[in-house]
Amino acid sequence: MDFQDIQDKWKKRWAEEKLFEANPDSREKFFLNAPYPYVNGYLHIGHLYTYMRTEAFARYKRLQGFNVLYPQGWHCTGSPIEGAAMRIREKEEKQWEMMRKSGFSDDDIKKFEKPEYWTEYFPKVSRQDYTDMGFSIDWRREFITTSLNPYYDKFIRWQFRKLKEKGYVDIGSHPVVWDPKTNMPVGDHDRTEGEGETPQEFTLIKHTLPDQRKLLSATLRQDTILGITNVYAKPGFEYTIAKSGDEEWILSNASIKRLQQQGKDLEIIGSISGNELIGQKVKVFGGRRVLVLPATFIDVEKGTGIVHSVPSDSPDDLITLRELQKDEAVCKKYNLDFDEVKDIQPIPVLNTEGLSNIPAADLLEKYKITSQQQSQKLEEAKKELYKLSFYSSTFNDLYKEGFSKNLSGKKAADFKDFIRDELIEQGHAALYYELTGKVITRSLTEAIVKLVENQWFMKYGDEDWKKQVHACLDKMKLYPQDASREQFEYVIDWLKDWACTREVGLGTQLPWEEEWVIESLSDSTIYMAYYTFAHLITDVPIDNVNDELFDYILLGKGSKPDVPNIDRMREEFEYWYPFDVRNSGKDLVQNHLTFTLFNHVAIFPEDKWPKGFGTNGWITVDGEKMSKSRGNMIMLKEMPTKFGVDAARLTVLSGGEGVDDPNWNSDFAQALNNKFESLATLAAVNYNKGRDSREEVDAWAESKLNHIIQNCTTAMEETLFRTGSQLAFFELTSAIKWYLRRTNNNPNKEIINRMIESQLIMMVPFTPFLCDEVWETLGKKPFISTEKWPQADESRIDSELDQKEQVVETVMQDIYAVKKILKEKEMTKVTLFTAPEWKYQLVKEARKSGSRNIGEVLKQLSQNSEFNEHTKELPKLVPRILKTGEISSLPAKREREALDGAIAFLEKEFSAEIKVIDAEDSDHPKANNGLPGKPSILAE
RNA sequence: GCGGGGAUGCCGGAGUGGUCAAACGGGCCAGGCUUAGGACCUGGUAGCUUAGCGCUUACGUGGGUUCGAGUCCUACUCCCCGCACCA
Repeated sequence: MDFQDIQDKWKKRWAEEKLFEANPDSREKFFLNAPYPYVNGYLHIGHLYTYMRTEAFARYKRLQGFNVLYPQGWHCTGSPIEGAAMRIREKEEKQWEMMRKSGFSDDDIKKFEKPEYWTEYFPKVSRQDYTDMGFSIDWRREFITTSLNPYYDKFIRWQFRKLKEKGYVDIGSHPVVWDPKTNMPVGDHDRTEGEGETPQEFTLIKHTLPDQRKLLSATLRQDTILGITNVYAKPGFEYTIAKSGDEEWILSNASIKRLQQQGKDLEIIGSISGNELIGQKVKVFGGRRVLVLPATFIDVEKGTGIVHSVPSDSPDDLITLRELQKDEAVCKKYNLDFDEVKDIQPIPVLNTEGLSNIPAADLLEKYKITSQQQSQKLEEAKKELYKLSFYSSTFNDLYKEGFSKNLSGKKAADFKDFIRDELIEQGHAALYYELTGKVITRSLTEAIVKLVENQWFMKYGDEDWKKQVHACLDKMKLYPQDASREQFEYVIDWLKDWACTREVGLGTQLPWEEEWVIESLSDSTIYMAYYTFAHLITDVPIDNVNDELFDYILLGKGSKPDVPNIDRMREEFEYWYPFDVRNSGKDLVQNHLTFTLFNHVAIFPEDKWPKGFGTNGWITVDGEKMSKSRGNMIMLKEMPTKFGVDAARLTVLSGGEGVDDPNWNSDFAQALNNKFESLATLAAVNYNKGRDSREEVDAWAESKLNHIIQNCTTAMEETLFRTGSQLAFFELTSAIKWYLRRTNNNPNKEIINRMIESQLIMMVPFTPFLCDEVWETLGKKPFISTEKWPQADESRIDSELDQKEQVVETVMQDIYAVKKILKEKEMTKVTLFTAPEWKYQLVKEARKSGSRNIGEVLKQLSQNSEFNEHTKELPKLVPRILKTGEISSLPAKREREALDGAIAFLEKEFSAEIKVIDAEDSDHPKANNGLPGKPSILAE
């Protein structure tokens, strides 16, 4: 069997017959899809798993009789392609090296200088990959995103106008990590250093000097603002004075720069030494005047270089203050009144559960901190306190006044934002952002925080919207088996407003402000609807493609536009939508899949809301995490020659199921092709062979087959493809083999045919090429894809038959063991003991009680004098007996008779004497061994 | 840190209170069939031992519930995904 030939042959014939082109008809439809891949490289094994799940499900549903729509598009929206193209233009070594590694010549690479080339090249090769892998996609509906596709572009514009009309798009400002060189936001993947670092929002608090200039401190804990007892400045450090409006601010030069980058209008007008500030009194929020004290611990690279001190709720502040209050020399050095410093007392502001009203003091004691040098312990104490306050702290009576609301008794965490906003409004504070750590971009510049003004948002934080999304999720089916429901519920609640526009990148312009481009995740939320008419809309002159058209097709609104295909487009949408399943990796639950729900709920009526999502884990390759650096990425284009398509498909789906990470096992893939061959042989040799009469084992074979079909169907319905393939391939194969062995290769013709046919059909989702080929060899009419999934006849399933068959197998094994004894040990007398009488009695008793509660049964039985001496064995025996039921009557005499021939043969062959007797008839100690159904063997 | 999902033999993985030394595969070992085999068939693959039985340990770690725990409870350790404006 040449798998290469088979692949080519069927690929071609499927295409010729347009087997997977789906059109509306009278059948029930099933629409499934997967996120379009971003086309900045070749598809690899990671894609294969996610898409294979969709593909296998599509094939399964087709066999189930559904009219299946499975389309595929390509994602070009966003900045990675543009960024990569730019790096190629700039001859960046890393980028060129990557392209060379992908197998491009230097001349080829040059073509990738243009972003457009990426969107032509990779969709083309990716489509080839999919086709080679045997994917049953309707390619007429293929498309790319962005303005490069004017039809899709108009669709996205329609989508955004709709969202805006409904009030789901809003404008505001937003901090982002920014590369000042390329003038672009820097996502995690665009960094050479500082992954995971984000902008952190601080509140700048103003403290007024007697001369009205302001000292600015940066804080995360504006909720404790009424507890400020003093302010720290760093001795010897030169602060900068800058003009902000009509105020003069004193802070570090570095922080001024950052504020300017964040759009703050600041003009530097001078400088002032820290020593000059120390000893002055500043007016803090609330009107009190407090001292400026010296602190050498201040890191002037962070914050403003000025720190305000809340010793009640900050262990750092408290320990610093305490040490200073003991250090007369330092106070003298800075001309401070030592008594005044000693008089400073923490001001309680928060009530924290389980702690005193000076929580910082409790923490210092708990961690036994006596000096600011114990920085690690301080860090831990700070963290613990922060956590405690976040969950339980409430404001004390000080907070009755000072704000527009009485905050006394309220949870501090709930009103942090409120306080921040009021302080800013009243001119006591300003916003300030700082990165949580250093970030170096791929262009090797240090990133900054930029405050993007007039940023458009999707209002995913909207509570009413969330409610509707929850309602949508409640009705959805999640594959497999609800595995990700918890996560979805959580994400819906957690999601905040999402910036949906960008300054650069490929995509669609925001219809009402064309200087913005719609961000990539935001434009890919309802495009599954576009598949339903993607192949028809291209006949419409582009000028006639407008909002009225989309209103009509997608919402049935307005009068019918006079354009080609209009009725068909409307019909296709109505027929196919909503989609039934969308499958993706588990990483997209947190954004894309949930966005999809939000957008559908916003735009479509309830009967067009998504019906199902599937999610899966991340593939590992031979037990190792897949990564470029490990070099263990297997590209899709290598699959057909390296492993064979069917082997690759089956392997990737056998690796695991559920949200766990599946594993690609190369050895397994290699071993498969031989197995395929023997499957083909097994089918060809045994199809239409055998007898018409019925025998005892036939009932078993039928039961077994129906049982496998039943289980396999259940698994496939839940996208448990690993289980499904296991049953259809391995388990059914071994059942067929056993059946043939038991019938001496003379099976019932009807049954063996049904076994073979069922196996081939159930294997179609996994190995379509093999199946079509063997199907044809059997003289069947192509294509197997148009056949019907086997139906399990439940009336034929009888688990007792299976148990009996198992006993036959056991007895055969015993015979085998006997043979071995005779042959190797040259013994001549063999006795097979079946289980002793009391065990059978025990079965009867146990079953009589009819209880599934083993404890009860045990108690009853152990009271029975008959079983007293066997009490020790009871716990082991009883559950087994209760579960197996009928096994007490075995080994079946009938089955043993069937093996008499074998015994006779052995006796003759080895001149031996073989006896099968009941254990109770023997005094031999070994006769007591063995459970019902499993005789013990004695050889002499 | 927070949310979700995990941890089982040489390996991938079944198993959700009792037929469990662990399905089904892969790998490896032995035997058979063969000119030969990477093909196929049979058996083996925790430890001790046996012709067969049997016994002793085992399911991330430590406690607990139960006649009985991989399976339930509890604490801890480690791994994967996400934590945002990025595909």
